[in-house]
Amino acid sequence: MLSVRGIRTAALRLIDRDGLENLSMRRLAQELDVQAASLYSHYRTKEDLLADIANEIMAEVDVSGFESGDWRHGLTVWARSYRAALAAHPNLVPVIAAGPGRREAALRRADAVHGGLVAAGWPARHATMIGASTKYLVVGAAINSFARGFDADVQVYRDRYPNLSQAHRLSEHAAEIDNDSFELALSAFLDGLDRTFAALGHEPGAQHAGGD
Amino acid sequence: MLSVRGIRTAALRLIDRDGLENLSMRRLAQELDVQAASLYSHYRTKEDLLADIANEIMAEVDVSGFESGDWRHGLTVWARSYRAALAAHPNLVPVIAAGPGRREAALRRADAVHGGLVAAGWPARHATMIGASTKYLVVGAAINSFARGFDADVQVYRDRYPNLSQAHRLSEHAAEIDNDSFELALSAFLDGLDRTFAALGHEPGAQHAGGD
DNA sequence: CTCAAAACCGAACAGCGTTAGGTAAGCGAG
DNA sequence: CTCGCTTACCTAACGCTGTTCGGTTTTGAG
Repeated sequence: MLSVRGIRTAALRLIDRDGLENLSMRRLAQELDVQAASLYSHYRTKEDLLADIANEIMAEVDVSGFESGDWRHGLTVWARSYRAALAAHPNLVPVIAAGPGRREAALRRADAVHGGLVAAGWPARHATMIGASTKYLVVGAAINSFARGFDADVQVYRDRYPNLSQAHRLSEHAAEIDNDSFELALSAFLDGLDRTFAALGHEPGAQHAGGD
Repeated sequence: MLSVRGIRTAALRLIDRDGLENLSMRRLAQELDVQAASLYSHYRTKEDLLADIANEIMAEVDVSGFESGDWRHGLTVWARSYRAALAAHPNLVPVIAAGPGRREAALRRADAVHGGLVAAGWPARHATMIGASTKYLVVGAAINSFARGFDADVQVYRDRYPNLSQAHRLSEHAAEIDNDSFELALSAFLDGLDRTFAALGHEPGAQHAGGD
């Protein structure tokens, strides 16, 4: 018999294998040896189904790094695991990026991040902005990486964009470049935040261990 | 009579007004007092049309800031005008973000950015990563901002996420928060890059004025 | 065993992107 | 002016989509 979980799993498998645009309710039903209409006994709409899957994936994201009271560590752990979760299902990135809407898991995590930053000594307003900024970085990196920006076809680039003469190589090393770019962006961002944190009157590198 | 330009303009107007998912070839044709099939005399597919519109919008992006030889200035001008171009047509952000593919304008600009960074003294590999990172930030910010992450409905949040008790206010001040978050992220990122630049053996704040 | 609830199916609706084939209008060559 | 060609446009249709309706089958509790 069909189950909410079974539908979710099959849908995710299809998305991973054939891409988001090739997931249709009829194809999904076929995969489950069932008629398309039957799916609507378990999910109200296709959108609901996708949101549920997105929720499931976001549950992997790790916000435990803030428990130490070290905001830099917390942000690093959060950002990396966030990115890893998106990277695990590239075809679903557009769905997840398109908006947390009122997804349960996303909200609970946003709350943890915000709370962690405030506990570490950031003003509430900064905490909001830092949470948003980090998300920008992660989501932007995921989209750009998995929407494959550069074409592997050499001919397209040769002689036309002198500074990009190696552009076709980007595809080969795409994963590596993506990762390094993300890490560069993250560490540069955190370094910059360190300065801001110090300017707010905190010892550079200091952390709030407990309450104050 | 129909023209490529007229179609583009009407399509963009519809997207701005009714959203991306409400643009159909039939509706677009209706707007132009024409039958849907006629559009295919001017554009091979809907995807082609969207790519063309995206191209047009990306043409607004300003990479002239690198001409000064000041990479920080160049990146700032680029990132801000990039974001402004996306913000001008929020409903189109997913299309633009989904991949430069082989869009002419995007490539020419990527070339200018890369060239500008190298001319300013960055190693080629760093230039690639910095270009990518900046794009992450801009695109991530645009997606998150315009896919409206937080719901204005107060009830959804009250009492459930203690650190987000003000979350419904986020919607009200969304534009302001978005902008501040982006500026925070950008300046923190650039501050961090300054450090990296110095660590590469450059005087902090120094620039290459000419070639070397 | 009974009976209500839940799950599933077949058929259909309206809409989608796109194509095939036909008509009508514009236009340069003779 | 007319021929013939090109281009723009139209009607009709194909196969697909998400979703709904009404009816049948399956399931599980009392």
